[in-house]
Amino acid sequence: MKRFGSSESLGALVSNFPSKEEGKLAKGKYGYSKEFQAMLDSLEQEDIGEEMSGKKRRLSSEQVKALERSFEVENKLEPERKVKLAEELGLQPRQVAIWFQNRRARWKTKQLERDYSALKADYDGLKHNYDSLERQNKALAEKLSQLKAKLCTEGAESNGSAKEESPISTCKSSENIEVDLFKNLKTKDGSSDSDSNEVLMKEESNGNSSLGYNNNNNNNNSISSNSMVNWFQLSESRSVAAGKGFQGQLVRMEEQSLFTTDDSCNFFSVDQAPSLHW
DNA sequence: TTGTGTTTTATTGCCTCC
DNA sequence: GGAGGCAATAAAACACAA
Repeated sequence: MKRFGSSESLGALVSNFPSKEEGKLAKGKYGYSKEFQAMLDSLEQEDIGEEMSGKKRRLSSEQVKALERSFEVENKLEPERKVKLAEELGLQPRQVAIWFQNRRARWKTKQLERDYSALKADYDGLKHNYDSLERQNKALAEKLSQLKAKLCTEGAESNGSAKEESPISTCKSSENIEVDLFKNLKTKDGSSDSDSNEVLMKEESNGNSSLGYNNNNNNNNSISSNSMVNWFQLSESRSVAAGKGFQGQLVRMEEQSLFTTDDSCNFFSVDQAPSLHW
């Protein structure tokens, strides 16, 4: 344990210089006149050697400057350097050590503040980007739902007006859009279109063909009399099936665009080719 | 002038290293 | 076990608004 007796503390007090700041005071700390306060201070200085005043004295600006310079060179204090500095500045080695100790603590605090500021700046930048992407995401989702609704109404209209034109023909046209979507995704990924169609056909033949829905793009006349509601349900289930086939791309899209899971599912359930470039 | 917040000097207790 | 470092804290010195 390092402990310091009263003699060392007393020596530290004796060795202190009156600071510049002290000299600046127009009036003393007790409200006396300048001259009287100076006299009290000088008496206090003299009395230090006789009794423990218990008062702290700040280092002079010159002492602080010298200590700062030394700290700049090396923030740790070797015993030889400590003694040398103490002799040069008229301080006790213990005072020099304490000053370095406190200075290191202040430096550490400042460093933490700097680190915090840097991290906060990083966070703010990332958050800004995230918010921007989220806004884009919402706008696109809204646009897609509008297009979806539009397709539905268009299909209903064609069902009522033109009997020759089967409802499924409208479905097919929207299906083509959907296929374009998959093509685009596949092309973006570098694989062939036939692959996407293969997956698509497989999924559809497993699940949806039993419902009488033929997904062959070239032979789109085989469906008999499904209502538009059924068509829409089929379209939805087909999209889910297609979503399975493109799960890898879905994950990549999520990674790139910060899509939520729901948004991503919505994305694959609409009949429009993607035009997204994040 | 005074109350209050901040800075600086110093102490204490604990820990690690040799 | 002593020396030295660090965190927490006390207390004096200082700054400043009301």
